[in-house]
Amino acid sequence: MKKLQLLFIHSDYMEYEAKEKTRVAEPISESRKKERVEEVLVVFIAVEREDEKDVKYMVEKASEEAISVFHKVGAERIVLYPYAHLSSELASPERSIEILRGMEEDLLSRGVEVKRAPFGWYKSFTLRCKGHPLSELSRKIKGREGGGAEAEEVEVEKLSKALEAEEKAESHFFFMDTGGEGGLIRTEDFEFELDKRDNLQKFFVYESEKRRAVDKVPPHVELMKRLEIADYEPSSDPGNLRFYPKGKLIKALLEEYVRNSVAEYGAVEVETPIMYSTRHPSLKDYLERFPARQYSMAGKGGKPDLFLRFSACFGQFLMSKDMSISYKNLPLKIFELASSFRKEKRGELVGLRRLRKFTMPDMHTLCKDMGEALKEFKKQYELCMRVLEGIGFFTKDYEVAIRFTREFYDDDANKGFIDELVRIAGKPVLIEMWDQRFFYFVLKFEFNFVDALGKASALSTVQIDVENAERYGIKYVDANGEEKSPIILHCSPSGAIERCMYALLERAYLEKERGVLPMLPLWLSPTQLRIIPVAERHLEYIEEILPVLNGIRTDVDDREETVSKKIRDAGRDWIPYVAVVGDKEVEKNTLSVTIRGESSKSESKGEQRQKQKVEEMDVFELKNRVGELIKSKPFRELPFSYKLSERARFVGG
RNA sequence: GCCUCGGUAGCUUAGCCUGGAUGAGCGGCUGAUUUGUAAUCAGCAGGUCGAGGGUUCAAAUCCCUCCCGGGGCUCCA
Repeated sequence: MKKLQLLFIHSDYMEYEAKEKTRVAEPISESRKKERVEEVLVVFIAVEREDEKDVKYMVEKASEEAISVFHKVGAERIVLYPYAHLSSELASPERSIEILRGMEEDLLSRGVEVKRAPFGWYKSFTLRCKGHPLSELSRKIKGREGGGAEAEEVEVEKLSKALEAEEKAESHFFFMDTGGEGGLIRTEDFEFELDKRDNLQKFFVYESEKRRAVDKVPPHVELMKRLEIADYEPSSDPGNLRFYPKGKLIKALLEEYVRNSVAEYGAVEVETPIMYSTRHPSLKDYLERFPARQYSMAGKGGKPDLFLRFSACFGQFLMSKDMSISYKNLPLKIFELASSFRKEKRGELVGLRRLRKFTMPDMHTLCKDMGEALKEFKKQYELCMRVLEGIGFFTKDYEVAIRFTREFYDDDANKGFIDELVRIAGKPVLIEMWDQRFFYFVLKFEFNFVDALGKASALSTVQIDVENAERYGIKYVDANGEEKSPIILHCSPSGAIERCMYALLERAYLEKERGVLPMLPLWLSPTQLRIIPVAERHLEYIEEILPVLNGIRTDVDDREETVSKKIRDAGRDWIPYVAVVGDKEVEKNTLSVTIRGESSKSESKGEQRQKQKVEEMDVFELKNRVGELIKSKPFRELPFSYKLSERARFVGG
């Protein structure tokens, strides 16, 4: 089978000059010996081994690849540069020249300006690489097995693409289902549920790339502004948002909820610094592996000296290293609600989904050995499910990914463990298996939310870390008095708080598309109950019943507007309970309560109205009903005046 | 970071292609209306047209640079 090695360098310019012939030199005219080409995509090429039948195919594929990179980086011309050093198994010179010439012709015929450096000459060259992230790329083109029939071409092409992707990632995707025996199901053998939107499929597509282009602002971005939750802050670094009172309230409630959940689970809460010295030896190691994403601050002499943490790992590891820990203390769980900073690339930032400053619940668990680590892993897997459920996400709302190294899965004892995780999920799961361990972990899972645009992002995650205890010198003393390195679990039970908010908003949008009235979970709704007086004279009655509703975020629309207008505004604010008070209610000592969660929306061209579920009840009944639904969740008072007339707007429209 | 699309009043936007005094709706303010389940009526105020530079007699409009946002690529400890 023939292969083609390609190395692309997007350059400001390239100059080359043919100096001396080798044995295999192609004859060339004097004018082709020396060239200078500007704004160029340089394609270094080595053709490997030999298969005469496949020349045409190889030329075509290689040209396609070159064209695709050419357009992607926006180069103006192409230089084809034979570069034998890319391979140790070169094809014959004849075949190589044939392919190079073929590519030259092919590219010319597609209207690209092409120069081909002479084959078989010793050449001098200079080029200046542009140095943007895509300016250096390499590709391998594989020939068809045996150079077979044309009919197979499509199939083969797909396969070679898949192979290529795998080679790059050095990992393999599978699915696993709940049906007992389970085992790994190859992705091509797996049947997605055909009904409804299959998020697992979307998630897999997202993970294995091939995304469709969407030219739409993500729904949650508009919602976060319109609902006065959060907004961009142009005067800060991108990805550092401002949160309005409603957003701050929701965020604070979520934080409190997650904090309570891990405390109940047995974690101790700590607080560690948000910035660290780049000179610390353990941190240095880490940083060198991931240099690009730090917010760093200049120290003496203008050199970066401090960096902002991108997770709570450092602080907690450094703390753990100084502790004295007995095996009796294990598993030891340390938790922090950590403001974290990652200088993500500009183009990766979106609304509340991906930020440069975000709030990460981060729990680390020190375990005495792998057995204990696995036991904890499973418990935390279940903890994560419970926490998400409390926030309002059920298994139908997220997709489970379990990832591990081949080595981990080769151990038969671990196979059953993975099966058990799938069984707990109760639905098919995406599996990724790495050929080697590239990071510090051998096993991790995430719960991924798939949004309205088909993009997936991780909420909860747990990872088993086999590397950092040693790196940071974290030790415990075992029953024999010997010092040992623990295994560390990293767990974020909910994922970033902002990301939970993003997911809640995106989900509400998706629900709306399905004809359901969008809303936030009751305990997170900034206003849980709005009371609307029909006329000013009803305000007195409202003031009388208000104290009963203590413990429920209740506000009163005392503005001089029509009842219709107030109802509409309450709807636009997604308020779960809206109570109207007029003469009738005052007389009967009741409230007419519209319950959003039980009302329905009617789509279509303005003709039909939504069906509102209105119930008449007295204030105690209402109080009990709402109170019952929120009693197990954190509560905060309204973050502004209960009278709408006194409230300032944070955003217009 | 690269490619690409966009930025006009607090918000949503018309005008831009084809250069010739920024127009509207919502919101705000004032007045009238005291209202029964998805927008009451009228009036008023509100704009260095993202910033800077250039072309032109003349720039929101054409060109360049930068900033901010969306999408794609890439990446995600």
